[in-house]
Amino acid sequence: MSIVIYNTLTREKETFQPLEEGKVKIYVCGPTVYNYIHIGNARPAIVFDTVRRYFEYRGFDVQFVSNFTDVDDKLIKAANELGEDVPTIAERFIHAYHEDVSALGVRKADCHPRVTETMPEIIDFIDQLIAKGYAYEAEGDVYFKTRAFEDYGKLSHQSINDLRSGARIEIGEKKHDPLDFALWKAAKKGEISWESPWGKGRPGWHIECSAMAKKFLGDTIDIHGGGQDLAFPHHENEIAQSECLNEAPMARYWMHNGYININNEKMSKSLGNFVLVHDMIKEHDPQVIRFFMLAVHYRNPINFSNELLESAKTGLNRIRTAYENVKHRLSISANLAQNEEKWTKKIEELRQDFIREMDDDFNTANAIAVLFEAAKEANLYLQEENTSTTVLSAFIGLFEELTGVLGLTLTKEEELLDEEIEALIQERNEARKERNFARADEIRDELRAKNIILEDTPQGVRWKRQS
RNA sequence: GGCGGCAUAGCCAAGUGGUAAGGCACGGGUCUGCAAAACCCUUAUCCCCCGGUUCGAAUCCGGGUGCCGCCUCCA
Repeated sequence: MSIVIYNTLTREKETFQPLEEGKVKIYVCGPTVYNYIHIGNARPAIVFDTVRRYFEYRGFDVQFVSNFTDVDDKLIKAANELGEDVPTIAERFIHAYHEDVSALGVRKADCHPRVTETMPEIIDFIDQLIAKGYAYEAEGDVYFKTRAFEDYGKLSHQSINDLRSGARIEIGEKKHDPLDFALWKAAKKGEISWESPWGKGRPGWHIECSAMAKKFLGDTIDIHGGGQDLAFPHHENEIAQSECLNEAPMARYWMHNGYININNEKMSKSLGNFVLVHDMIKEHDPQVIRFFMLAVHYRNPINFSNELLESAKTGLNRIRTAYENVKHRLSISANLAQNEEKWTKKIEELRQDFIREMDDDFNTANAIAVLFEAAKEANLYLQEENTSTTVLSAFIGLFEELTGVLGLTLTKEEELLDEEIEALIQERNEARKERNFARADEIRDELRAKNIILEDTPQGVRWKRQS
């Protein structure tokens, strides 16, 4: 079996064929770091982190690159408003980005290039485009000749003549054609700038990704990802730049994740209807947020609300509880093997189901359904009087393996075992032996008030902290 | 005006030709001193509407309705 990916370029699911056997090169457009990220921005981070993890799980050597746009109009605007300089702001929000996203279980990319650190390559890229006749200078700006690239529109399936260029794009007087877009912008007075053959200025937005992908991954990469709203014009422009220069396809597979909506409308900074990850992880378990996002297929929109997050929390807890149940039994179980073969086989089936679902365009929604099934099977197994440590361990291994692929963790940081709690449980046990249930319940209520939940299992009392 | 997506139970959500996964919520039961956790059962005769193709469609085709997105910075 192999992995199938929905390719925006062809609008079809295609069997993944790596450029180089056993290797995957992935480039994902990262954030412009002028503010904290909102949960809509977090979606591609989570989605492509999961894609990366899955490729690794399937034995691929993954090269994962994701950039930071650390200089552009918005950063300059923010700098002016805050009275700080661009690098300071960029640095602050790059730091915040890593913090927010790592709380959500997103691993760092192999490489996080920044625009300001890729300046020579960007300038060289533009220079070569001019040399090849695909771009021209105009009073310190450099523009790409969109109509010179005959495949323009192939990603978003737009005909170049149908674009509402005149109507909505402000036609710069310097442009020869309204469809042309900026590769280099001349610096205005006092703006942060870099020296270039065309004078002081800074790169346009699209060129950075073309330059970085080329620099770190090569002329053609396997997968290029990002949010749906980047398909046009950002990715379309990247393709134009890169393919004109390199004369090779920029990426073989283009993946685009759907939006997070609020009240059925796209969450965006411009609409103002956003929730910052920074704030949200103070209120909610970040793992629940990740679980919530992965419970929907990555290409479909997610309507966000606190109610749905609560429901996701209950769901994730169900899986966590099953895992804890198995662990608890393992810690007290003697190895009385029974039906080992049957259960080992069952566990392997679950693993294969999971792989089958993930192979199908990373269907995490169905993969999570397999986790629920695993939870159910594990709980059923625990109803048997005698359990095998082999099977219990296999269940634990399965849970850890599969949730690991999704970037989910099942345990929270172990809090110190409170001797007072243990003592109270002891006292309650005594009370129960004496059938002094009033006192027993009192102790249980007391502990519950401190978020300690007691469970009287056939194998003894266990306690846990409420999540 | 161009391009695209979505519409499945109270809610969320898979499924794209073979007779409706899963989760949350609800109800009944088992277990328990009572709980907790767990398990079992129940919950859409049907997948926005109207036609068509087919032995057979939620799934394909045509038409319609509604919602959303891109075409401007945006994940």
